[in-house]
Amino acid sequence: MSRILPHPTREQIELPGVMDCLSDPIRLAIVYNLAKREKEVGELRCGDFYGLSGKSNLAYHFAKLREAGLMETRAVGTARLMKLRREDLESRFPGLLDAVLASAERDAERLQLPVLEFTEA
Amino acid sequence: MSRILPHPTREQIELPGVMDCLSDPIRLAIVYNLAKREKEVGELRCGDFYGLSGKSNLAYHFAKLREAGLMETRAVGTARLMKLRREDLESRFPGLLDAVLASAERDAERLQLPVLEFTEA
DNA sequence: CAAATGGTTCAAGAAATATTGAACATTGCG
DNA sequence: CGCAATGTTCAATATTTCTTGAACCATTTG
Repeated sequence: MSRILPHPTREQIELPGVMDCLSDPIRLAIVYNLAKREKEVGELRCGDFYGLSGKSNLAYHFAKLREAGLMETRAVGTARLMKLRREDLESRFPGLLDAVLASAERDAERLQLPVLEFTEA
Repeated sequence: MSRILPHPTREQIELPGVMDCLSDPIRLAIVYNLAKREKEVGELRCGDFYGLSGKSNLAYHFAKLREAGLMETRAVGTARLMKLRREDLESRFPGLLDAVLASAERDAERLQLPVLEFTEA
């Protein structure tokens, strides 16, 4: 399971791909939770998101997020640790992620954005 | 042709709908051009966008943009004049539209964002 | 080595979106 | 009124995206 997971370089990150990722409720919830726990834990594992959907469906969304350049995934043992590519996103699209996250936070209830519980690493 | 075109109120504008609109190349091009000519002409007509796609396809995208709250459409004679709902968007999602437009401008070539020619009102 | 853990991949089906062309509606004009 | 101009709507199709479950793979653990 340690096949190389393809990540775009910073320069390869495209606006439409990012916007598309953030327009899907499940992916927005993933990014939202990733951002929310960013300072504390930094990275999260796939299993932390099982509240959102089934395993294989999540794998699909993770791949989209990774391929669009929103997050970075690294394999550690049997797990995968994921984190937001904040700096890359900020560099390519200044202010965009923050604006989206702030709006998401404000509308969290309305958007039914779940705040997940995370296992301690 | 003057049936009432439904517009959401400011409060009804939802983040996913807006993001989804901006993730489509045609709709992004529409918004981009709308923003670009905003100061000069303010409003644009459907026909100004015929370079992007066919009439009926554009009508479909216009409806999406309108229903998502990105633009306002008013009927004037046989034409429709459209403009960005800048203030409403800024109020609901501060900084979002500007961040998207700035990134789109920077990547205009790469995204092949066409700058259309507009008929004088 | 065998089994458990944590995820990915694949194929299939469901559902949502986008695109097209033809028909229709409204307004403006001679 | 009759016709042109400007868009919309509808139905059909094409395309894309999402979702699910089963099979699979790699890593750790006993």
